[in-house]
Amino acid sequence: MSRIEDVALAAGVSTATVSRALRGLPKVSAETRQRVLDAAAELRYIASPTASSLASGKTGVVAVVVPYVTRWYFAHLIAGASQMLREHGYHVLLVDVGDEGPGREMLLDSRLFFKRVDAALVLSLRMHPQEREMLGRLGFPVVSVGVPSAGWSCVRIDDVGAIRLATEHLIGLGHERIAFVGGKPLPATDFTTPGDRETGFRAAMADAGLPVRDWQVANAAWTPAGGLEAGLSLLRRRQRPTAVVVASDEMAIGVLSAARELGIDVPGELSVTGVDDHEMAAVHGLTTVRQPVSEQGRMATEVLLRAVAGDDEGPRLLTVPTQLVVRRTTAPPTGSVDHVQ
Amino acid sequence: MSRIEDVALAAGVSTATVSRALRGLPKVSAETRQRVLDAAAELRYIASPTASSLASGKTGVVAVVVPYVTRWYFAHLIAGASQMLREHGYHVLLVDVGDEGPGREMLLDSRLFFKRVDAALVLSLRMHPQEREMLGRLGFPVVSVGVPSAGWSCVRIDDVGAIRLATEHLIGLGHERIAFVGGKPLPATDFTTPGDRETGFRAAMADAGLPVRDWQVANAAWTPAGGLEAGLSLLRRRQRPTAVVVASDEMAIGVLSAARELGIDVPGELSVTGVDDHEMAAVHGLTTVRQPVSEQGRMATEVLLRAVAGDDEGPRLLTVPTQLVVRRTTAPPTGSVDHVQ
DNA sequence: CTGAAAGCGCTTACAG
DNA sequence: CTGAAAGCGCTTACAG
Repeated sequence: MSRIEDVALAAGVSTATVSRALRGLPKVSAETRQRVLDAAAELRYIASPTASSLASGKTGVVAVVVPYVTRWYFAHLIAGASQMLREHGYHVLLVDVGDEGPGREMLLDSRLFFKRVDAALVLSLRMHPQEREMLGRLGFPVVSVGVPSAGWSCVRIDDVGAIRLATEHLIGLGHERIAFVGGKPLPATDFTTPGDRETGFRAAMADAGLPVRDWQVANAAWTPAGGLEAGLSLLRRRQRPTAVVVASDEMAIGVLSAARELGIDVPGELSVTGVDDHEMAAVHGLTTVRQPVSEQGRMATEVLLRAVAGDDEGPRLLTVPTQLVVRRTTAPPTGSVDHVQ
Repeated sequence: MSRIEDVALAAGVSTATVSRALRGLPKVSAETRQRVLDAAAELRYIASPTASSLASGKTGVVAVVVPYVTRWYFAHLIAGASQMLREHGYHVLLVDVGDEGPGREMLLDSRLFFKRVDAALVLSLRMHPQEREMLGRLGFPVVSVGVPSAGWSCVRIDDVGAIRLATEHLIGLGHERIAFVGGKPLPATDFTTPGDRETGFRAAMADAGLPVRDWQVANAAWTPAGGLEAGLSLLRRRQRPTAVVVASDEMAIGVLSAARELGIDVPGELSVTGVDDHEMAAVHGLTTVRQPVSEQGRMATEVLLRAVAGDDEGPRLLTVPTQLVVRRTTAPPTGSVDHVQ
């Protein structure tokens, strides 16, 4: 391949001028710039990114750090972020730390990042305090999604409010014996979401003056199978709930399967809600609370790129709105009188 | 941060020796190596990757090129590949080309790769001939998954055989009026899979002497919603099929929803099969043909890394086996006599 | 507006 | 086994 010197020779200028002309820097005459552009095109010149990084200290790469890539939420965050990064000419270094269980060691090593990226996006990842400190010491901008972290901007939804929306919808329909299926968090992910969603449920119930007994709150693995299991045990009770608020669509679909397995009609005998608006939700007619996920990835990237550009606005906490999507898994409880709000 | 010279000074050796010692090269005395290691640890030295790449020509980065990151198949391929790459000390440059529609322009630009990666993994991506040629000219190893491409190794399943497994299972149960829901391929992805799966269906039917009329083969968007739509129109026919072979689990779940919506009992009145063994399949009791996806990502990575290491074994075509998983959506057709194979 | 030259921080023949 | 020195291919003050 041709080097910058070949282009300089061909255009009859110095390598410094080639460098300036090609990067669109000012203070190059239009005529010279054109000569350089022509020569570069002719020679199919591409600047060596490792050489320019070494010289400039900029890499044009952003790290996207995730605990999982296969889960719906993370895949959509990655998609949103990588799309936006690409539009801005950045490359994506995918750091898939994987799930090493609760007693995991330091997964983030500074040599994953050192002089390799200009910034990092941390997607709903639980970090050790040392990992956080290590990332901070690296000296580049960091923005997180899902988990606020001191000193960094964060984009997320209001988890408490999202579940409130679903719970209030059911209360509005006249339900009183409402159960909640929440999650044990996945290892290595944000641990505030499951707790916040339970909090939202309890708060909405309390506001409506409805009691919440222990049996009404179930914990499941954050998967369809987890929802199925929790659903079965909840729905096999003698006095089963008339509605179940589930903390994610994937778990909610598990609860729907449990109802089907037990011959319980939805929404005739049972109402179910989820959170996310997963593509499977529509097909199941699931009433849910939609959160814009790839959008959150894009927003976090925008904030990050502004920080990279030096427009530092200080750490910000951006909460994106969620929205109740009523479909066919919710209805007034059986035998209920029309309920006027 | 400290540079290699600082380490050299501290250890009382030359930078060349530091470089050799730290990379575990031979011809360094044990004693010298230890002195260097100690000094490097003391100074928390990390070699600048851009500097070593410039000097050595190796980047330690592998490009993972995908058309989508949010779809099940791709997310699992990425997970398998990134995990294996990480284990081998490689970094992952995620190139998410996105869906630009059928008339898409060149999405792969050589400046995405030039001097930036040591190799590339191309995951089930339809490429323009020029893109293929461009990748070839870059001169590093390439391995693909899903779509064989002249000159490169490829890892995939036998799509024809996978659908045969499902179809023969249904034929073995006594079904004769079997429909097939296949896919319009997603833009920018492998276009052989949908066709191959239809071929497998037709071949199994032909082998059993069963006719396939036009109405028995439906094309749908490769999504749950697509399966729902195709399922509705298929199951609303006066003479509806007793079984449906669906080309993917996500579409099959859509077909199950269609049956539920029309009040058709599965498997009493209708059998349904999928392909993949998506995590949603188990929860729906879906009989399916399992393909190991992250495994394919890992295998492709292994082949790629051997090529990077110079152990070139020439282009190979690796076909990984699939497996029928019988669950609760398949049964003999209504009114059928016990069928002896 | 343009160029000469130093410098980014490593690796790698080459010589000993 | 070890070192001096060239070289990887750019960018960036600095000078003009």
